[in-house]
Amino acid sequence: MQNIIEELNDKQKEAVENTEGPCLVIAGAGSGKTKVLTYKIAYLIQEKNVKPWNILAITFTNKAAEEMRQRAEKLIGENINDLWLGTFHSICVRILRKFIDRLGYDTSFAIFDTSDQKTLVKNCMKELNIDTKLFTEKSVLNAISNAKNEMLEPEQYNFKYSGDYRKEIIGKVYSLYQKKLKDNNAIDFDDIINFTVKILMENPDVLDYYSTKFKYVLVDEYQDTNKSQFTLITLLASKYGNITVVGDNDQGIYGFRGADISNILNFEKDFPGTKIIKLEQNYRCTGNILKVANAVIKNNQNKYEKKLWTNNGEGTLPYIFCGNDEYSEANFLIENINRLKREEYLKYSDFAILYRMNSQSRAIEDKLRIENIPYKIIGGLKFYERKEIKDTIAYLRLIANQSDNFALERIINEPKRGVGKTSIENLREIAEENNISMYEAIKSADKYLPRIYENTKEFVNTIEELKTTECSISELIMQVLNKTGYVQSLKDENTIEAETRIQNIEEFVTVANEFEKESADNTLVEFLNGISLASDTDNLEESDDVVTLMTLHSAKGLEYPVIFLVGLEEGIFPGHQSMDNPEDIEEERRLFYVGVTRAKQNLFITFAKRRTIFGSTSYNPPSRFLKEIPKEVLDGYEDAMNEQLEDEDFEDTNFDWKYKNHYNKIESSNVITYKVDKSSNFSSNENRSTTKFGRTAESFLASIQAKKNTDIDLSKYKVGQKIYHKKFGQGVISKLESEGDDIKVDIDFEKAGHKRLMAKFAGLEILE
DNA sequence: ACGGGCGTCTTTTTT
DNA sequence: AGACGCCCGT
Repeated sequence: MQNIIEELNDKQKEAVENTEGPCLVIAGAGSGKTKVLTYKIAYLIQEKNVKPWNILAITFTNKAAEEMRQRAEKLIGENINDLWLGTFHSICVRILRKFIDRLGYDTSFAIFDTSDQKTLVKNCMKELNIDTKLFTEKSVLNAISNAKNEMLEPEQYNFKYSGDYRKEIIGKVYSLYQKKLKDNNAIDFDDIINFTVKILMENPDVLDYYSTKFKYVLVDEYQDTNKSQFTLITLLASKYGNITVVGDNDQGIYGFRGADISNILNFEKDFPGTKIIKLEQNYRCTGNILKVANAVIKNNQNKYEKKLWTNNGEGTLPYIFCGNDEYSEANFLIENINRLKREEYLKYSDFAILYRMNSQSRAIEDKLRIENIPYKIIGGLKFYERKEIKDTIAYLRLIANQSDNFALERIINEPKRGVGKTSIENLREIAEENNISMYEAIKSADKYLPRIYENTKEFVNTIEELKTTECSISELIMQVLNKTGYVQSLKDENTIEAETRIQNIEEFVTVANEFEKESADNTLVEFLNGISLASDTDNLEESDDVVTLMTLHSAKGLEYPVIFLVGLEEGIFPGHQSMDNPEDIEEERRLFYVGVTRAKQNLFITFAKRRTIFGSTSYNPPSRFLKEIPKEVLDGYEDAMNEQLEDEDFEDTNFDWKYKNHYNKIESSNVITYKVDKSSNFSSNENRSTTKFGRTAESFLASIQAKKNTDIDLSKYKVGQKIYHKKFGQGVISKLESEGDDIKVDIDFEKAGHKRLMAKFAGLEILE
């Protein structure tokens, strides 16, 4: 152990050895945060003779948990299965599986995902006759989730907001929503944490059990915890008070999900006697990359100010590039991937492309396909959200929990059994009248709904049979799909799409197989819980030599030799929805900081003059974050900013979709990988569009400033106003939307068609 | 019950 | 641009 400790720097050592009492570790990006946590676990077990089962370690993602376990086991040299190490959600599910009966639920409870939640809200609103024009299901679901983040139960919510017309209605939906969840013996994502907290607060014996058990509590990514998570760890650590939290207030990027950055800011107040340790030495990035990160983040208000430094050397300057549009932006990425691969002997897997929103991946994917570059994309359409997988899961859910009406509704007519909308409606009524589940209603439907009874006889038989069958989960899946004719009906479709669906199902069987092999507790319920909590980055395999594409949020906690940060435009990043709120802008800035600090050697930042989103083309100014970087820290600055000012040249950026066929699409779990099909004989050299370099003009900063200073009177604009644009000619304003201190103007041009421009930037002239 | 056609809204980010 | 819901005709 002694030599292990020697591997740490002074600050890290201090954080590890400080085991007793509350301890706050402010750990900058790449400063060895995971190292501190794993060494601390090892130190507790080996040096302090703490039993593994007396330690609770909570991480943010399953991947981080897995990595931490492996690293800790390597240090100790033995398995530490008894250590409680997992995400907030997985830890809480574990507790709920034991004690949820205290809340009147059955331990075979189901976990509803977002789409289940949407359906449920929709049902509730329909039942309550709520106008979906005034209350969208999304906004209501959002309100409910916010209420849960604030730990308000329906009654408390209704009490708190009585008198508020809108919230009273939302409260009604919330109450019904929660009741229906219970009727289905189901909970949603937010309930996982809240219910655990509730059980601990209302049951002294349970609280005593866990707070005695967990003599040491460690929490990773503390800046991203919300109120209920805070309450949870406070309760669990209440007996011994040995709590270590590690986090970086500059990397808090989950405010939208209720994460409360004040948790980390107030930690020393919440836990008196806190030892605060700052880790500022960065082991990941080059000096120049850190300069970019530091320069931008210093524009945030900050309590724990810290300055990252490194011994890694300055490295190459980060490069900035401006493309004409998203396709030329993508070409730039490809040129540099190919170049670095050649010149510096890098592998595809050394590159990651990060964007603000999933929809940005499309253009990049298209170009990567043309150029035969293998890639994988994290997030976006997820494996477990595919129809065939959800259907299969619904069958399993029904077998595990016959009160799950949602699972039943999903598959009762899948494959077609002649049970349509009306039949389901009838069923639901009968179930409600008799206070039984819909499945029960079907079973005894011979009296009142003979047609449904006839049509579903076989279906019920299959479920009944499988309910009691003793077999493996993968076996169960195959039986379900064969006996119900689900696979057969896909085969009958005889389309490529159906073929893909069958392949996905086969992949799902493989997932089940692996689960059985790996998990000690391999019951069906446990399997279902596991997949509800699975997330995108979990299945990131390092073995594939492919380029990785993902959102900035998904990239948190990861590192790559080369990072491309794309779409640095006002309205994209920072996103338009954050423009009106300084706090939101700060969160975007933290997101940028996270992105920059993923890079070990090379960083490329790109933006585009025009970008097509949702079918309309926008002309966005470069992101404000670029202006916060001193230009001597960036390479290509002049070129990029001059490019930005160049006139449009309308190059044809169309590409041929036929190339798509030369890729083999490999879907494994929730990561989709595209690999080049070597057997196909086509040349990728045609149809390559080039990017222009090498023009000079005055600095972009000055010109933006100059444009802004022309002092446009925004009040003159209104819908129907005729205007003139120096490039697009005459047009009429069709829509106005304020965005920050600027206005987003939609214009129908006589010749150039429909465009979307930022008023301050576009230089429009009013025509009388 | 089901499919085609049309209008709508969308996209921030996720355990 | 594309997905999705809604309406109507079969």
